[in-house]
Amino acid sequence: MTVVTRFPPSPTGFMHIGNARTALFNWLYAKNTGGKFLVRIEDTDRERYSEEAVQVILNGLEWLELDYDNEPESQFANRRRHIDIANELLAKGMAYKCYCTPEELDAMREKAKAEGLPTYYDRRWRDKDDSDAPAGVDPVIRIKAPLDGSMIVEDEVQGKVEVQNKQLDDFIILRSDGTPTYMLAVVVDDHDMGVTHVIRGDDHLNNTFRQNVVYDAMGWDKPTYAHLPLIHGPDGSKFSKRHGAQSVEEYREMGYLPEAMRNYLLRLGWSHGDDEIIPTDKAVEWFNLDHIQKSPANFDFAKLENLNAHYIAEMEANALIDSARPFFDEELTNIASQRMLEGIGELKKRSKTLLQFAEEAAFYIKAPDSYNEGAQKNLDTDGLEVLEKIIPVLEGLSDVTPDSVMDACKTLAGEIRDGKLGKIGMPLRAALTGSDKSPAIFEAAAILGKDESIARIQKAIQAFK
RNA sequence: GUCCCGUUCGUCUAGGGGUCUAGGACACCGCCCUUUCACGGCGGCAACACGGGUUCAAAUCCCGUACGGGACGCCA
Repeated sequence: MTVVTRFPPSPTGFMHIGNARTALFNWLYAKNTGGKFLVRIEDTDRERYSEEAVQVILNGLEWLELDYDNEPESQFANRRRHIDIANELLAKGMAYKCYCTPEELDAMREKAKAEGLPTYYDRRWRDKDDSDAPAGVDPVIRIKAPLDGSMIVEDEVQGKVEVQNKQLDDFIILRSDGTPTYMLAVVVDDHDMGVTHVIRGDDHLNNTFRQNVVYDAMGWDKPTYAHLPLIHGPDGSKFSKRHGAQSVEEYREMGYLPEAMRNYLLRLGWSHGDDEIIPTDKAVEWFNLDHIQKSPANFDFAKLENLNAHYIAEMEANALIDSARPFFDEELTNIASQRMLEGIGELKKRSKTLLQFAEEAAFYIKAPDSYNEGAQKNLDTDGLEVLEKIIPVLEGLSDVTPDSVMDACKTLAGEIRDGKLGKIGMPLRAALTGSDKSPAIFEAAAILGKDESIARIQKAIQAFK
């Protein structure tokens, strides 16, 4: 049997990080088993629907590089089929029309609450005849859930879960306006799409029992279920806006790599022994449903950052510079990217995100037009004196390499600063980069070249003398 | 309120009755390296929620308590 998994997002306008992980797990499971990964947009709520919202989700999947094996299906487009099933159930006597008004329902809800009942609907129309129908009321269709006994779900993550049937109500499968509800639509679509494994958030665990009522009524085979615990914020409470970035879009904008994202999300709730760095090919090879944690995981930005730094360091130089392109304030010139390429080793070590990479590399694009506080301190009279003396030293260099620049500066340090290289390096750093923190400065000077370096030194002298 | 699920270092986790004085990773702290900030190397701190069982033996099995989370829509 070929495994078929699916990712069924509702178009809310953004892709939650938790949804991204669910998508990843489904994708991995499909890849691991040589199965298919399908996407279905749960767009039956027409009031909230928008084309852009769908696109956001698809873009999220694309960015995460989770490819799917179908044209994304629209649940709304399948509504005729859902309605047919509802009518079939009605004809078979496994569902019935309920003519309750919203007011009646409210009253039942109040009553049930007061009595501490598990469900509110009292099934008053379950056995009534259609001829009792009040005029002018459009009925909903409710499914007949079992009245007693219990139901067991063998969940791949949660294990055996049993629920008493009296906890279940005769839920609505077709609304009074004739549209199908989610509870019906998922089941019909999953069945029609041949979904074999439903891997989703455990906020759906309770729904599983309701959905199984539909499977049973239709006599369909149920899929294998795996309910993943939810992702919480760093403080252990539900991941919300105040915890920071919630959507994959935001992580992309902060300069995280899709590969790092995948690795992080995978390890959040799943493990493979002591392995931490799990590139995608390994993830596909190793992934299974056996090592999923049952308790919710707290999101940890520091660990994500650490993983991101790792994948940045591993990235091929040209690809890295190209990925960082959107993060530069300035247009990335050829000469600038050439310089970055030369200095890539230093740049990589210093960047946890693409955004940071762009900041670290910015001085390769153009001379500083401002100097930070630390830089200013190094451009005092002592510093300026050093700069004045560096110019002829640089000019005298026939071969400008990191080593030759450093050797020359060492010599200069011996002559005027008791051999303290820092006294030479720091003012140079300030002049070249506008900061007191930067990649190795003698290498940077060599990469910038003799003319550019001297020009920047002169500029700094002008600015501070 | 009813039902369902969970609980190992600050965080993600390893662990399937003895090999656990509980391992790894991130974070944190210290030392080394060093022209800055980083990188790196080495070392350190730090956990089985609590209470009862079962057993020769329990982080591992059972029960209860506490605390967290989830579900109870003509939303998905």
